[in-house]
Amino acid sequence: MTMPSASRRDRKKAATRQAIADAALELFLERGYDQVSIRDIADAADVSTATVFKHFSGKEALVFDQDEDREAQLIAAVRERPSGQSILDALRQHVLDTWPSIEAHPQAAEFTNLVNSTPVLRAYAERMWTRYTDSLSAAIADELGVDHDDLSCVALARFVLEIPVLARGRQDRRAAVDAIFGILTHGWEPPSRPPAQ
Amino acid sequence: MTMPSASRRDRKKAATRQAIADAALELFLERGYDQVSIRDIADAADVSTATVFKHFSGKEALVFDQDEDREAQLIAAVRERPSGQSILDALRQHVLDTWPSIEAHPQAAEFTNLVNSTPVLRAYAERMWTRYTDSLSAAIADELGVDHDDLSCVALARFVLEIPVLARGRQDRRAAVDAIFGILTHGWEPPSRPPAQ
DNA sequence: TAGAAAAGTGCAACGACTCTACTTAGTGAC
DNA sequence: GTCACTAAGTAGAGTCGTTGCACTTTTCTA
Repeated sequence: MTMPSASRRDRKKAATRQAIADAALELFLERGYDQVSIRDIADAADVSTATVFKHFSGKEALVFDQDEDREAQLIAAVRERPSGQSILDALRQHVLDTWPSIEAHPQAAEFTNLVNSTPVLRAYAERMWTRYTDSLSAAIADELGVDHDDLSCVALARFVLEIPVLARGRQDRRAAVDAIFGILTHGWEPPSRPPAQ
Repeated sequence: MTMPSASRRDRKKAATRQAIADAALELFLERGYDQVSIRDIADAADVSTATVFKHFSGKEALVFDQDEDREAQLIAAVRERPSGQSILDALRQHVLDTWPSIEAHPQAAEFTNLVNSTPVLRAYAERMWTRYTDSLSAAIADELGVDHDDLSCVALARFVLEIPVLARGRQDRRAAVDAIFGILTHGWEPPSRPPAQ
């Protein structure tokens, strides 16, 4: 999975990072996020606290270790879509193809629970996505040949990036994603009233 | 504006809170958010640091002092809309009537600049709104007689609450709000290409 | 193999925030 | 009035995240 890095130095660096991330996740799942200090993690990984911050930007980042290059994939989905496909369809397809599988790995339940039960982690997770608003909207605007901060592109990007948050916790995530894209495609309409019981 | 509180105790309490908020805002505008410590604020307001935290939940909350009962207004706009008016129209009208005026008071420019130039404040401001997602979507769902966590209601609530963030910094906020409601009403469509220059 | 570069260490420090025990002051009943 | 109750405020110590600094160790490179 992880490619054997070129130099020994890089390998050791990656190993250290991994040791920290592993120790952190284990302790978080065991005791809860707020009950684990950076010192605990550093001790468990047998490094100094300064080293922890050399590898991770902050305590929250220790939890979301593997979430990288999602941004690049997102942009690529827009830029390299099959000719003739609309941007909205390209985004829908990318979301359906990519995002649900993320939660399909082991420990997913515990992990999701950890995030959802820790306010600061929920907040961080939400911001992770919306942080890409600018680059996604720029890509969309580029494809359409309009200005980079075109409001309608920014709004679309933002709304699409809210989807993971909105679809989280739904029994049928696929249907949820479809429903939200339905709003973005055709506009919002009042949901049909369920039969009174 | 502020009603004369019942008891002397309550009046003094409110005065202390106000003194802290005033001192904080003045110092923030003067030096910048990160260059002012809680101790500075406490000293300026002539209280102890512990007192600051008795009145405000954290440093960011010192900046957004007056943002209360916005939630209540929002819910009311949905619940008490004129009969025959759609929920989307009610929300649009409420947003247009209420939100732009907020930035029309003195110091608005400096204040906006303070928030926009301080990442942690930007983040806090964004979360302030989306925090109301649950209550707004519950109100919408109630009006429609569907389940409280109906996905389409949650999504609409969330998207509407993103509007202040999206419209911030636009030259014509009114037009921006209208454009975004257009997306929510009729669906997203590629913006028209501006004439090549 | 010397010496640059990078990873890691230990420690001190700062600021946000909390806790505890204490003082002060307004409140309401007698 | 005064007495007991309660809430506001204080001082100070302590925790924790985070940063900076001077230093050692390891790895890369010429």
